[in-house]
Amino acid sequence: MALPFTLRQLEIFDAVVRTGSLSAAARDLHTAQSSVSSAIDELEKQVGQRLLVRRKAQGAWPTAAGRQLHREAGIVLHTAQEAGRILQERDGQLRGPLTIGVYQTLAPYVLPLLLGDFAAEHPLVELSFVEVQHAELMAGLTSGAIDVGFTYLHEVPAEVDHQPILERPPYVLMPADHPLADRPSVTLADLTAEKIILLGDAPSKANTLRDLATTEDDERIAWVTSSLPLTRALVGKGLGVAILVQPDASPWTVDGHPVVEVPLHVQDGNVFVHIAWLKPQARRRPPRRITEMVTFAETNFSSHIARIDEERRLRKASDIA
Amino acid sequence: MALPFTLRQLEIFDAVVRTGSLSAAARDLHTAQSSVSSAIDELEKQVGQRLLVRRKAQGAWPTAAGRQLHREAGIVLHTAQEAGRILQERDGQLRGPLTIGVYQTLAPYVLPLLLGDFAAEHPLVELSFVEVQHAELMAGLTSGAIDVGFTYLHEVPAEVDHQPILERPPYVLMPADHPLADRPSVTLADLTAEKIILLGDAPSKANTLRDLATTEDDERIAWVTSSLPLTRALVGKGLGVAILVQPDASPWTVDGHPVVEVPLHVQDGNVFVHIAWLKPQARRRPPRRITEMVTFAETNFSSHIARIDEERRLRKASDIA
DNA sequence: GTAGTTCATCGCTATTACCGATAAAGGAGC
DNA sequence: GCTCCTTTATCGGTAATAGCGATGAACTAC
Repeated sequence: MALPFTLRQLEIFDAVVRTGSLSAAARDLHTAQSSVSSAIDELEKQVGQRLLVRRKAQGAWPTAAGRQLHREAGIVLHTAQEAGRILQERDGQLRGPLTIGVYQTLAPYVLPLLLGDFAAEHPLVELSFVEVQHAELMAGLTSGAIDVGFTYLHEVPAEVDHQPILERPPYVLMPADHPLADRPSVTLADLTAEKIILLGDAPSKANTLRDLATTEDDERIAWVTSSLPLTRALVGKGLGVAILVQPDASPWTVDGHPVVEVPLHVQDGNVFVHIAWLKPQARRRPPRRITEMVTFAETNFSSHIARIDEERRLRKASDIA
Repeated sequence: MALPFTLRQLEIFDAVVRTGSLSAAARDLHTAQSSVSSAIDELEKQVGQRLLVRRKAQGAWPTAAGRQLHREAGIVLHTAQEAGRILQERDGQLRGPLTIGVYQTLAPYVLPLLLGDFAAEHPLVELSFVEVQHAELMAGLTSGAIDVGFTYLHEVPAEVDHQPILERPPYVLMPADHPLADRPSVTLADLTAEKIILLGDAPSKANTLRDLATTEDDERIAWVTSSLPLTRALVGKGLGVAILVQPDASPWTVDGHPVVEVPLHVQDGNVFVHIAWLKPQARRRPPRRITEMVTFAETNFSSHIARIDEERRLRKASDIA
């Protein structure tokens, strides 16, 4: 029943394992090296096991028992910190770290909103983000390395919860002087003679091929790209058309050619952007800053994207005028 | 970053909330009441909030903030204790509490094995058990109140893992002097004229009705019972036959009538006993004593049941001799 | 060898945890 | 009102602990 260590000891032990030496841990914790040394002595005495191999001039590294304790200590410290935060949050201010994982091509649409408006609303939440592939995102969520993720919906493991926050219709991007550019919309039949620029990233590629009801072998596919600006640039140059869902506020490519987005009518062609987070687990619900970000995204993301659409519409109008 | 409390403070705070008074907590922790008082003072000072309403002669109860901290504190203490245990377990001896949830009618087949043989192998594991309905079991597993469960397979929520540990063929229990008693096996067709004693507990009832390809309205059903001994007694008295899967080592009913088990041949009639436990979660795998019990049950349960079958076979043989 | 690490140890101080004893507050019963 | 009981609060004192700075010892790299 008696607990064989104090939180402070775990904190110090964790710092030593992280930094690889007692001295570095002392610097990290803004404390004296001698305190670290004696704290480790005391911890090893209390648990009755050697936890660290300490070598002068070489630092320190954990024994097998030490590695085991380090894993557990991380969990204990994490929950303790979370408990402390929850008490502080009673003033209404959310706080604590929150890591966003975002699918690469989605990042420029998602992050400005979150790092700007969400952060302004919750200034004490320490935001960070990583750009990831879908599989990394799911792995990060389940391991706890990522708190909330944004991606197109693919396979999602059972322990991850998700919500659609945006439904996007596909469109055909073509040069402004293309014969189809004035049409209010096009169908698959209109594209049989067109060269295709394929944005080759995993979900985009899958979506495009599904919309075209074809495969990668299709001889219409002129080029395969892996970024939106390049895709748009190739289209602007007249090398083909692209099937996309990503909004873009500009009617020009980055290298200055005018392009036009014409809606593509196709069965079940809409694509869903989802927000994903770790399901509540036994005795552990997600911190409030996570659920808060989920509802924030649910309520704001779609209008945020609508604004981008509107910006493009205005630019196009002014272009014509 | 600085942790606003010590493990000891959380331990004391938890005891106060659990017991409802500082004095009772002091007794519970084998410490002085004054220590408890000052520990709470210090804790409240450090987190900057009143956590307890303390009234002389009335004990103490948590404020809203206190209730919140108590929930979190429970988790922190739980993980800390688990961490301590893992270090101790490096001597090879598993230890710590383990609560078994077992479906009622399964209990006499499961618990003797676990409380006897498993406990003997792991003397430092503190076993306890509860007899539950299927739904309670699933709720207990997901909340963490139950560590491993034994039940017939029904609906299982996504966060619960399970494994079949026993497959049982159904049999017809009939009085020893029944005309069918000498048959090596019977089929549904043989039972069209028989009165049925229905063991009415949820999974048993469902199994029996499925085997008979009928419903509760079937007019062959003479009596509905809710325990195995009673079911056997009514069969022994000649009031009907029963379709069962539960093994019983005795060829007699508790009130002394001889009964016979005759295998029932029916498509997909076998019933599965499952062991269930909470799936590994982010940053948290189940303690080793739990996985150990799972493998113990997987390897031993079916032979344990086979022994019961064998006992009955021997008794029957000696009866004839 | 020398310089630069790193961990270990010592003496010291301030803080903390804890104890026992006693006081103070409030409820229950008369 | 009064007494009895339970509860929390407070006080003085002691032992344990955390932390510091300074110094020494071990080892690497050059």
